[in-house]
Amino acid sequence: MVTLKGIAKELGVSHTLVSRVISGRMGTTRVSESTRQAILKRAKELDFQPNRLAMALQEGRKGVVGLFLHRIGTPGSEMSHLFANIASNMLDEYGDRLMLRYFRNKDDFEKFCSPGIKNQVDGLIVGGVPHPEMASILADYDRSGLPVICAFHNVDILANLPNFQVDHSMQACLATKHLLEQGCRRLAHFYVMPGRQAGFLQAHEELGITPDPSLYIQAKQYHYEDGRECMQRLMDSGIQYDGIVTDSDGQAAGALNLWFQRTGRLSDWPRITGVDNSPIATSCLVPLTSVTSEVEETARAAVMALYDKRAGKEPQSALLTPKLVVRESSTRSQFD
Amino acid sequence: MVTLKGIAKELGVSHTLVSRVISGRMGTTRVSESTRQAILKRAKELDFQPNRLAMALQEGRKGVVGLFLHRIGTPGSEMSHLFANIASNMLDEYGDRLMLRYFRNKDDFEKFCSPGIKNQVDGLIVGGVPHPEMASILADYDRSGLPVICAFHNVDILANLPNFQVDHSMQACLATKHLLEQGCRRLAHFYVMPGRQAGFLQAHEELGITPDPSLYIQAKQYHYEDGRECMQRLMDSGIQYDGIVTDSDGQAAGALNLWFQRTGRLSDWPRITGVDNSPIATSCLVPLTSVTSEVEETARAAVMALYDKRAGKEPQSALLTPKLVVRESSTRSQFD
DNA sequence: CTGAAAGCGCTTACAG
DNA sequence: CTGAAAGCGCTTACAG
Repeated sequence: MVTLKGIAKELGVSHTLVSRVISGRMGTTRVSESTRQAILKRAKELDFQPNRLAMALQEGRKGVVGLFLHRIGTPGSEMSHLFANIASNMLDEYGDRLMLRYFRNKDDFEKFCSPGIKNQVDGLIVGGVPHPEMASILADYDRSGLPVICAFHNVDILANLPNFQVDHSMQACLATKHLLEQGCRRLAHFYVMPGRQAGFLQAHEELGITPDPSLYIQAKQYHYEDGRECMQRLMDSGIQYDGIVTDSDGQAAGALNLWFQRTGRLSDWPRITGVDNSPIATSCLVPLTSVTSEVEETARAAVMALYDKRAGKEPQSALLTPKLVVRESSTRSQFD
Repeated sequence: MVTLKGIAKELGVSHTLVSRVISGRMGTTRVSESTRQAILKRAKELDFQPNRLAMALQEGRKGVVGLFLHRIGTPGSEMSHLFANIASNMLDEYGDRLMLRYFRNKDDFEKFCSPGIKNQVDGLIVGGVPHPEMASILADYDRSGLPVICAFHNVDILANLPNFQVDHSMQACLATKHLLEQGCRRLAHFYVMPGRQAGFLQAHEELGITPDPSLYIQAKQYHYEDGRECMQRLMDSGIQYDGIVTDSDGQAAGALNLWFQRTGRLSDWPRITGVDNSPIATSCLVPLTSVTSEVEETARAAVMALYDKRAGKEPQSALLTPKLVVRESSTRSQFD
C-alpha cells in the first residue's frame, strides 16, 4: 500500500512536502522544480492514490454522502435505476463514497434515520415521496447542519428543503394539449393525486375546450394493474370518451391492453398517453406517446445542489421541464 | 459531533475505556459494572455513532466496497436496480460504504480501474459481463490481495474468480420442457449466445423429442427489438413452428407483439416463454410465462462471498436454481 | 526552499 | 479496575 510517507522516504524528503506537492496546496511553500517533478513522477509511477479516509478525517469531513431512495416510478420504468446510476457516478467523480439505502416504507425510512447519522455522512440526498413526518425529520437534520437535498418529493410535504423534480402539471398539460390537437374532444383523465389535474385543466382552458368531470377517474397507484382497473371502470361506465391522459406509462400500457382484450380489436383504440417515457413506452403492443420525467437531470440537479449547499450557497428548488415524445398510441398510424 | 473523547470527558474517564466498553472488545480489561453502565447510558442518550473513518483507518481497512455494475438484463427488467438494491442494503448493514460505479462499456470500465484502487476499497463486486481482458485485470487485483467477486459473468471469461449467477442452461431447460409438456413439438429457439442452447437440447432429449435446427434463430441482444426481429425472420421463413423459447422477457414481448400486429389476431398466438420474470412479463398484452433469474439471491451470495473471502475463506462459484413461473403466454387460457 | 509537530477520532498493546 | 502512549495516513499552521 503506497503512502505519502513511503514516497517521501524513497526520495529522501518529508511526507509534508510530498503531501503539498501532490495536493497542489502549497500554502506558504515554494518547492524547487526538480523535487516537485521527482515527487510527481514517482507518485504517478506507483499510481499513488491518497487514502481518502485519512484525508477526510483530517479535514473534518466524512467523505460519504447518504443516498436514501424510495422507489421512483412504476415497476419496469427503470427510473430508480436511472436516478441511482447518475447520482452515484457523479458522487464518485467528486471522490465521495455512498451510504446507499433503499427504503420501501415509513418503517424502513425510520430505521435508517437517527440523530447520529451526522457522524456518518456529509450530506443527504433523499429521492422519492416520504410521509410528511419524514420530511420534518429531514428538515431537523438540515437545520442542525447536515445538508439535505430532496428529489421527486411531493412539494407540499417538503418543509422548505430544496427539491428537484419534473413539473407534473406541465407533464399533464403537454399530453392533454397533444391529444386535443389530435382532435380528441372527450378526454378521460386517470390521475393519482388530485393536484395533478391542474395541467389537464390548463390545456383545456388554453384551447377553449370544456372537459367533462365524469371522465376523471382516480387511480390507486401508477402501476399496470391500476391502468387496467381504471380502464375497466371507464368502459363499464358507458360514458363516451375519445382519448385518455394517464399518469404513467404503466397505467397507459394496462389501459390499452385491457381495451384490446375486451374489444378483441387491434385498431381504433382510444388515443392515449403515458408519463415517464420509460422502456415500457417502447415495448407495448402499440408504442406509447409519453412525456419525459427528466430523471437524469433531476439526479444531476440534486447532486449539484448538495455540493452548492456544502459550499455555503442556498440552493433553490426547481421544477424541470418535461418533453413530449410522440408515438403511435396517440397518432394511430397503421401498423407497419 | 459526539466523540469518544467527549463522552470520556463528561464522565471523567479515559477515552480508551469508553472505546473498549462501546466496542465490547475488552481485551485484558475488566471494568466496574457501574462505569460500564454509565458509559453505555450516555452513549445511547447522545446516539453516539463512532466515526467509521477513524475506525477503519486505525484498523487498516478502507470501510468501502467497490460495486461496479454493468447493465444486467434488458431495459424494463429492473434487474440492475434489484441487484444494486439488495447489495447496497446488505453492505450498509455491515457498515461498509460504497464506491458505486455503473459502466456501459470497456472504456468506462477501464477508466474505473487502476492499480491504486487498492488504496480505496477493501474489495470489489463486479456485476455484468465484461470482456475477457477485464476479467484478467480483475484477476490481477485479486491475486495482489484485493478480493474480487463476480456476478452475472459469462463463465468462460472468468479467470477463476468466484462468480454467482443463475443456471442459464437450466433456465432454457425448464422453459423448453414446459412448452413440450403443453404439447409443442416444433419449438423455435431465440438465443443470444450459442452456449445457451444446452438446456433447450437437454429438455428435448429428456422427453425424447427431436428439435429442428432450422428453428434456431440467433438474436443480437436481449431487447424488445431483438425479439421482434427474430420473430420477423421466423415468420418470413415460412417454416412451421408451434412455440418459441426466447432468451429474455423483452424478446418474448417483442416477438408476441410482432405476431399480433402481423396477424391482426388476438388469439391462437404461438406459445412462448421469456426469461427473468421481470415486470415486463406481467405488463404484456398476454402475461408471459418466464423463468426467474434469481437476482436477489445472486446479490446476496456475492456480498456474502466477499465477506467470506475477507475472512480468509475461499468462496466457491455457484449457479443458482431458476424457477418456472407459468402465465398465459404458454397456456393460452382465454382472456377474462 | 524544506521539515518537525500537532492533530483528526479511533484501537490496542502495555503499564500500573 | 483504569489510563497514557503510540499509531493509522493524511493536512496545515508554524518555524527555520
